[in-house]
Amino acid sequence: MGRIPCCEKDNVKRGQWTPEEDNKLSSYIAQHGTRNWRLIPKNAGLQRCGKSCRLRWTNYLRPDLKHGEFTDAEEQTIVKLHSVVGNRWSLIAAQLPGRTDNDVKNHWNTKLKKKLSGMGIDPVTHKPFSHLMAEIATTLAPPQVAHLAEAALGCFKDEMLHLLTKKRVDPFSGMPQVTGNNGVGYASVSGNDKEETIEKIKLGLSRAIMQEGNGDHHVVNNGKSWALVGSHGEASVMHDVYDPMLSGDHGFRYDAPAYGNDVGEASAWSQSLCTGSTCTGGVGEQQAGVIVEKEVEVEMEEEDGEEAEGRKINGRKGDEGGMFASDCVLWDLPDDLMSPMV
DNA sequence: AAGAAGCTCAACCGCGAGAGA
DNA sequence: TTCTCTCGCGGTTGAGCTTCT
Repeated sequence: MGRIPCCEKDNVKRGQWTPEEDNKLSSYIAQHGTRNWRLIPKNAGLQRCGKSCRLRWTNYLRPDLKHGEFTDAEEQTIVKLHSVVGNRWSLIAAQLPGRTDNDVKNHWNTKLKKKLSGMGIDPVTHKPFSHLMAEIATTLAPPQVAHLAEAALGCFKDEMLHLLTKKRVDPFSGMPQVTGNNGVGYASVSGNDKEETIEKIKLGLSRAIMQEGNGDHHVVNNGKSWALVGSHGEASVMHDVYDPMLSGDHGFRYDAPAYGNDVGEASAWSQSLCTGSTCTGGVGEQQAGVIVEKEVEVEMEEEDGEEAEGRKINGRKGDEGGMFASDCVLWDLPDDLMSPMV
């Protein structure tokens, strides 16, 4: 015996809700509450499935919902929680008053995922792409590493090209192109430039893999030395990342949840402009966005003091960190949610 | 100016958990 | 203990809108 449908499909209206339907549902719920969703459409005079009514109410009609843009703080919360609990949207939404799981999920899928990818961070694991590559590369013989880079390029090329060609920045200088009318033009990447871009991506990826695979955690970015903190992705922190396309007028900064920065801390998600060469310069040299300044190491050392003590209290001292914020003390989450998951 | 491509978000679908008979 | 039913969740879809070519 199969599962019975939640309602008869025949007399049930589907698709967009009309204002009249919204009114009927809202006024019925205002009077009777949301006790039995199966009965609500019948009693409210709606030709809708109960499930559809519930969805409309919870995602749109509820009076306590926010409908505007997500704020930086909300985005930051989403990213941090996502790194801990994964795609458990209802859990994440519960931390954001007025937001629904659907809102959060849509925002993640349409905006945040791309932002993180654009910063060279894998939105699934919250690790820099090059760390992932490096982890794989450590299991390979050197000749295979080059093939890995090639394969990785196959995966990321389209997205990278997309970002580069649509970012409205010159992919190589990192500066917005100035045109006559509005001051900011669009980088047009010709066929040759595209090929050149691909070559740079290849080169950069190969270098990143080689260097990390060799345990060399310093990379050179346009003459500036960057330090990768740790070797297991525990510090997938980007500092001074600015991308005018991805973040609008704001610097978009990714602070790894593993650090447990307070939400209100000024550093996180705050405006942090940087020079073009540092941020959006040649992708090859940028190591696919893996940019962690040495100051991070200092922060980590300092953190060993008071804050580390705080972690001990939470019984999380000694966790290896990894990609998940096992030592994050920000969120009052149940223990089962704090365990690493992919 | 028009068609194509990309993007957003409301809505749908199927499944699993949990309550209650 | 088993079965039925409801609810809630996460993944997916597609209409409508915007941007690009």
